[in-house]
Amino acid sequence: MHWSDVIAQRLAERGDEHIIATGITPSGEFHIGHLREILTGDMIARAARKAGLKAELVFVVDNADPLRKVYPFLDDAYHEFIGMQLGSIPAPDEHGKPDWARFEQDGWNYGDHFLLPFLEALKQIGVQPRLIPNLESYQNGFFTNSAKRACDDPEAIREIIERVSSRELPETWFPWQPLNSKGSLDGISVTGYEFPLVYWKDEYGVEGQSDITKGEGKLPWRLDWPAKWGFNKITCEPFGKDHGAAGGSYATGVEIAAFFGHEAPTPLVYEWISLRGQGAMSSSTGNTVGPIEALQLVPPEILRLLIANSKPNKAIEFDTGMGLVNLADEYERLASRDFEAELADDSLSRRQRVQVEDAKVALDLSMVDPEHQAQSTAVSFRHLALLAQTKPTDEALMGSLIDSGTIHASTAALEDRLQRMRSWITSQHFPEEMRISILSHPNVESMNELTQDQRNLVQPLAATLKAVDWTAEGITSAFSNTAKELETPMREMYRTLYAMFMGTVRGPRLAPILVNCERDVILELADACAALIDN
RNA sequence: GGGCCUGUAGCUCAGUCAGGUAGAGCGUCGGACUUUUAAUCCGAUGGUCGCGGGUUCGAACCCCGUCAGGCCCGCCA
Repeated sequence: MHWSDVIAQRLAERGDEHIIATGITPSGEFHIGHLREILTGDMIARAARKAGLKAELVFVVDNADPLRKVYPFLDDAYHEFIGMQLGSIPAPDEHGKPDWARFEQDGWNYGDHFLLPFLEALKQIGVQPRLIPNLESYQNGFFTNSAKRACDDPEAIREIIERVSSRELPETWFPWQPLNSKGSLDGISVTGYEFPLVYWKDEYGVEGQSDITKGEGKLPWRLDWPAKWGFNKITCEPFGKDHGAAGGSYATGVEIAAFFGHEAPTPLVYEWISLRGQGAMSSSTGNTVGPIEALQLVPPEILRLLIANSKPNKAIEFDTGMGLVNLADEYERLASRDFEAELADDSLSRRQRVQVEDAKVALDLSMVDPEHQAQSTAVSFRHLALLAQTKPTDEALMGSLIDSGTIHASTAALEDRLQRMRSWITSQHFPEEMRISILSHPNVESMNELTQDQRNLVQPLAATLKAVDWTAEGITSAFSNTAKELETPMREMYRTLYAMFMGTVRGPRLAPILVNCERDVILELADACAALIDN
């Protein structure tokens, strides 16, 4: 059974209506790693609906969390905002400086700044969750009940956290973090409490009070999380392995939620995504690939497949090079399979059957629109990558595909893919081994590897090339006529051509590529190769 | 110190929950298509299932131990 269906089954045992939560702190650029959180949630919701349950996906925006430090992409001016809540400080402008104008005019804040592009990407990917901005939840008093219970009995909370996480809390610990005289959550000590007010003194010696019903502060993370499970009625939540470890915030959350008077959501712990060869993704170090950036390279279905096809507890190494090619081709293969026919085969073993079923579910989950059936574009990514490099215009490329009988007519899906392919090819992510490059100087090593028969082709070919029209047909005729004259098989001719022009043993069809190159440059290269043979 | 995850073919991983003769894709090699879109099609190659014990008629799978890698027990998806 597919992992999403396993969770759906668990949810079915729990009840008929579900709210599946995801939550992210908008402290910096969103990246592919965050996509796993939200896509995992989305796929659980779809699986639950498939199982006949009512399911809604929500996205808790943790904009009540404080700015922890001045990240590399921020101006030093952000020093004054450390400890302040992301939803109440100005967003950085293009230079990383606080954009006061927009903040004061229309309340454009730090959290919004990073959230919006992510939501845009999510839309393209087919995920449109209900947003729950956490800061507003505090300000609207939704946290009041839980905050009151915690503040009324801090020792009970302390006991749970210390026992479950086996860490000691400082004497001064209090289950509410008030905002200080400068609006920061840092460097403050609680001096007293009488509902709804928490009394405090900050590091500047200023004293004040914080009303827990109005969001003049927040619950520490380990309480904040279980509290919002309650008033948001969360029944299921996928979260990263960092929260899932024994003694982690989910473990304490389960008991704290019970203390608050509600049940913890059904958990699903997922592994992190790292960038191939560069370790974990992190917004703060800038080691990221953003969802928008990824969408410029591949269609959304393929990003969805990455998540759908990996079990949550499996670490994913995101590879924007060959890994992406393989992933995309995997998608094409899946899309062209006939699962109904495969499943109708009675001779399948239990394992084989499971494999086919899971592949089908993974493909279904990859659809941006859950109502749509996957359709194969009939052209593999690998193949398209070649064509896109050899055909300068889309018309030429489609024409060539139609001529070869690969497709009957151009489709929107294919054109969309081609557009992304072209942007991928020009990006830094495109793998070198896929890049077609014509040599500028002869590759001596390759030339030396040629057999005598092959070497004999070089000079006649260089001469013939000069005489033909510089068209694909003309160049092709130069190849075949030269081979015919010397009574050499075409196979040998191609081997020679690739050595001369690309320094390789094999390659893509050469004539269409050469015709797009400068005639004189190619002739010069051919002559240089011929000169090499001479010596 | 305590805990979690991972370890299966050259590579990426299924298969472990319900024990029953080791799977897929990619790669590699060979063949076909006889002017090749590194295309497509066909075939072959390939694994002491990290290691050692135990349970069992039977273990990649269950149990115990052990090694290696990653991670968590402030914050982080």
